[in-house]
Amino acid sequence: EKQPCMPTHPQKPLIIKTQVQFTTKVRLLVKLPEVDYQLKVKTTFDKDLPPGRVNRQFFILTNNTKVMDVEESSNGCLSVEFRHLQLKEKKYPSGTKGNEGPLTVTEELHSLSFEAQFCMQGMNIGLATCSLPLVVISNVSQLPGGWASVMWYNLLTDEPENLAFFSSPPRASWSQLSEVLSWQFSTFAGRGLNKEQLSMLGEKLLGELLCLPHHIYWSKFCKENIPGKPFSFWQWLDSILELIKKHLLPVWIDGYILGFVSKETERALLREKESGTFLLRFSESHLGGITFTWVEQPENGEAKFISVEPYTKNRLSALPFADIIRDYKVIADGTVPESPLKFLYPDMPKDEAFGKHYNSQQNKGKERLLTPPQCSSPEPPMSPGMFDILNEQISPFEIASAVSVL
Amino acid sequence: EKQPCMPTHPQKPLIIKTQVQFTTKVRLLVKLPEVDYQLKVKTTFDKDLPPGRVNRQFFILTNNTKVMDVEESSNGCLSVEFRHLQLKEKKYPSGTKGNEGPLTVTEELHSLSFEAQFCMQGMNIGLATCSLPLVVISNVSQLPGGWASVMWYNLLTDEPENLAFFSSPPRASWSQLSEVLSWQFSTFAGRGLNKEQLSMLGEKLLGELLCLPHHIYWSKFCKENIPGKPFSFWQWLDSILELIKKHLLPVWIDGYILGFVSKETERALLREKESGTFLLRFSESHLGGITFTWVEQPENGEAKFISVEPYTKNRLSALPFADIIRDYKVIADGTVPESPLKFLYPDMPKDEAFGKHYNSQQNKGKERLLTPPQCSSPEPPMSPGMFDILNEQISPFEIASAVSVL
DNA sequence: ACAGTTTCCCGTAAATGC
DNA sequence: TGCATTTACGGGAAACTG
Repeated sequence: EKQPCMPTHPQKPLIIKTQVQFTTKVRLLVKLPEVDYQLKVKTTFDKDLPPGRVNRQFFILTNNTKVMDVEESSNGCLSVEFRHLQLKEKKYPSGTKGNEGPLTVTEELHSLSFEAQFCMQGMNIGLATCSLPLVVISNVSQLPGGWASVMWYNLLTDEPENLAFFSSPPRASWSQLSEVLSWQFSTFAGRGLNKEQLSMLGEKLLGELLCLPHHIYWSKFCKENIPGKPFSFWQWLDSILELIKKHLLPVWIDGYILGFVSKETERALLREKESGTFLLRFSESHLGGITFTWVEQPENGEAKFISVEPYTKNRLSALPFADIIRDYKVIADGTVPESPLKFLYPDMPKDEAFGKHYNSQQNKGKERLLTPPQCSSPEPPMSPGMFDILNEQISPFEIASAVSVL
Repeated sequence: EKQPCMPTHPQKPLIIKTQVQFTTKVRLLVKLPEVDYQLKVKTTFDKDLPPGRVNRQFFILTNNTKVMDVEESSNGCLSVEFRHLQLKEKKYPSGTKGNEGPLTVTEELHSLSFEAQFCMQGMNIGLATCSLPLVVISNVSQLPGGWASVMWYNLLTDEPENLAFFSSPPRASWSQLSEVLSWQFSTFAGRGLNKEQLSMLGEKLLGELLCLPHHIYWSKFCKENIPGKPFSFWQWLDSILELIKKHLLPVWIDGYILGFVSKETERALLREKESGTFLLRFSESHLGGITFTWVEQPENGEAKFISVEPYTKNRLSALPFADIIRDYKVIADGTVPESPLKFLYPDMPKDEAFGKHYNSQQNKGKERLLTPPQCSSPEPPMSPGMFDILNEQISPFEIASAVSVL
């Protein structure tokens, strides 16, 4: 099994991919008087569906019944962990499917139910509970959309099981949403977002900051494309998160990537700075790209700002970003090449900022400090209090960590 | 379905991967008198196994019976094409498996049988035939090994079904083998190998060319590692073939990659050449790498030979090879950077050789000639006459193109 | 025709088996 | 324990389907 920290693909609970194994665990919170027989738990997918017909329905391919056992750790209560569960879609003759409005697959919520029955003092007692709403996807390309749904749901409702949530999704206030966004970066990339970065994101979502309080529509966040771009806000932001995770982690953690800066702000920041001052920002026109801009102050005349084409995962997997910064040179015909990058904004000498992340050969020699990708928190990636509801469930079961990828 | 030319993974018939769909087709060569009922063909995997027990045994997961039909093209004979077939291993209690010597999975040969029965003038007539030996793999990483087996088998025997072939595989003469190797390049990369390239490969396989006739052992070709290297001859050669297919196709087709040159020969070739003369060769120490070496002729003193670290698919997928050659510059501190690459051996100006393949921006502008990867032959990749036996089968069936990937 | 969704399957990594 | 082989599944692209 995978170690919980830094999996190849993110630890995003409540999202299940068909045909891929997942795990879930239920714990019995009440202590039963000694029972000398085994307590069988059965888990069923999409058991209780909302009155109207749902678009898709799934079932568990593999064995779905297991006996509860005393948990080793903790205070010896009963629990059971299902492993190697797999989901497959139920096929209905076409036309049977309801078309509940224009819901996308990642807005369609599902649930995993648990049931057990036992007999105590002549009485048949049944226990039942179910998971938080789940999103079912068929390809990782749907993961960002699914995760957006999980975030929105947990941010905006305390209901444990409102599967119709996305029929009329509530708006989020910018103060709520910005906190969650920062938490995404903090959990997945080891460093959250500061006020300036968040304000750039807020402007991107809200246009000019005019009316208060600021409300963000679900569709603005995730479904509609950013005006003039072929992707939505969350698609764009998530692509940056992925880029950081794979290629920029140490530099991001050190806080050397301003990242979220509009072109106007960028110029304002650099205008008065010394020649060769540069900053790093994420591309707004391409998914998952990072670029740098430096300022040149001619003897007399206006400051010039020069940027490079954004680096994407393809180029970064051939050469680490810190090395790119170290080695970047401007080559004009017949001149000695020179790095135009001298000071990381506001005024830190380049090598001081990035020196410890230089990797490959060249000048700096074989130091190879190879900092392993860090993982600041072994907890599931939830915003603070996001999943508190779990602990407030009145059900006799607790669904530990809900559903996670094996 | 895939187009037959340039699939993501090669068109390598007779190799089947478990859990992946494949296709096969049988044709009835004799013309039957009018029959007014349907002729059913059943296909079975691993039906007739050699007397001793085989290591692994597979079966067809999907539907394996189909009715023959009049073929549209050709002279109207009966044929049937099975699609979406899938293989799965039969599980036997452990210990049941025979251990027939140290055969690897890719040396284990299997077969696909076809059967049909019909009744003519009161007589029950059964027809049966089977495919050429097949290799079953479970991961593409076994594809090179499997393909080596297919080549060796078809090169060295005319028996239609000797499943025990690799129990004592015959040796190949160098003249046979070199022809096949050249054909591999010609079929998969659009250009075969010339005499010089082949002779370098021959020396690599045979050591110093001493005794005649030269015989190559199967294990030397494919199983044993090259002395001092962690890979076999064929692993190495195949990794180069893959590199060409993915990243060097146009340059290879133009013949600008000498490629197979020993370091000694390389020096001999470059020694008398003008400063800046360079040639391209494949790495002998790493799998799937290409490098260039140029000569510098100091005012007085010996010729100097300088090579770069081999480029592998990782680096080449970030920047095309032709662009690397165009842009490569030597940067010594405080000097104007200059490309040390002037003339492609023997004396062709660099831009004349590679100009049309330059891709990305820079000097040459937006020409973007984007030559699509060519595919010189739509035929299955067989050496000349390699599969003639197919047409000589005495069986009333013909197995058209044997087994191919869907 | 087309966009949303699923399937296909390579290629890497990890797990498993022997 | 180490090596050979299989399984897992991310990711890109093709196929499917209303």
